[in-house]
Amino acid sequence: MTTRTAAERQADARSAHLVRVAACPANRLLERVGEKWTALVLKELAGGPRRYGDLARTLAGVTPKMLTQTLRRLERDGLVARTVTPAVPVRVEYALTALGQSLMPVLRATADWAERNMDQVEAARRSYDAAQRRSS
Amino acid sequence: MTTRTAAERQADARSAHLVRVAACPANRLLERVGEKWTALVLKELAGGPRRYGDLARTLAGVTPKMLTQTLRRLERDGLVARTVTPAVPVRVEYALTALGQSLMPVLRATADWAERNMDQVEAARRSYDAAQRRSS
DNA sequence: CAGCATCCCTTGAGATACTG
DNA sequence: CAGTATCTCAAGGGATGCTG
Repeated sequence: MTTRTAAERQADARSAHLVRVAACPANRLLERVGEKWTALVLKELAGGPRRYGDLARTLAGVTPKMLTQTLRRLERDGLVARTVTPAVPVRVEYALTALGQSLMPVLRATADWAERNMDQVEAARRSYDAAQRRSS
Repeated sequence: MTTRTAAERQADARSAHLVRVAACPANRLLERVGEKWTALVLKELAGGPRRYGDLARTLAGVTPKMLTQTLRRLERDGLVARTVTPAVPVRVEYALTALGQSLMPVLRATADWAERNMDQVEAARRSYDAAQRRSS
């Protein structure tokens, strides 16, 4: 059977594109950095190596689960290095790798834009929402 | 009752920090841009105004729902302008606003880093995953 | 053409409790 | 100290069908 319905061809075009989207480097990076705690953790580590409990205290709203998950993903990506010092009690330090450090200027540029412009974005949101309410 | 348990104080510290996280401009920006289709749509619009159906065809994997949702959010943020030309059939164009255009260099820098370094990230992932399998 | 409405499933993420 | 394990809930995101 080489005949295929239009629906099948369309579905294939979709998933083929989804594969390309997933393969797009910029997208994959943005999805990772866009995760809730990733940017915060990177920002903390930019100041130098930090211990797990130290990070947990600084990012007061993070649960152990999310902190570990975030650090593990960054470690898996090669952006963060995890160092265990066998002692009692155990000492675990997290630090940016060279690759991780090379990312920081990009993050800084993003943060700079945000600080300069997010108030405009906020204003736009308020005006948009107000217009929505009027027309409902 | 002014006495409060440790758990209550901790919960308060958490939510207080969550408010601050949500208020952090850089985080809010990254969460928006990290959404699945946002960066793709911005990239398309960087080349000039585009029609809805045009975008839908170019981003072959997107459903109408997600495309509309993405465009609406960008419009609400003041990054994209929506222009309806009343005709038959209707013609709707989306274009970057000045604010949206000012964001593009930042996105470009991010994309550049990604293109130069995501293969290293990929390699790190493979080696991390291989190490995991060995120890399981 | 440019969507909206509905259903459904997966994932993200928080709370809570326990451990080497 | 530095996690792991389990549960739960809401949100994100996709499929499908309908409409001004």
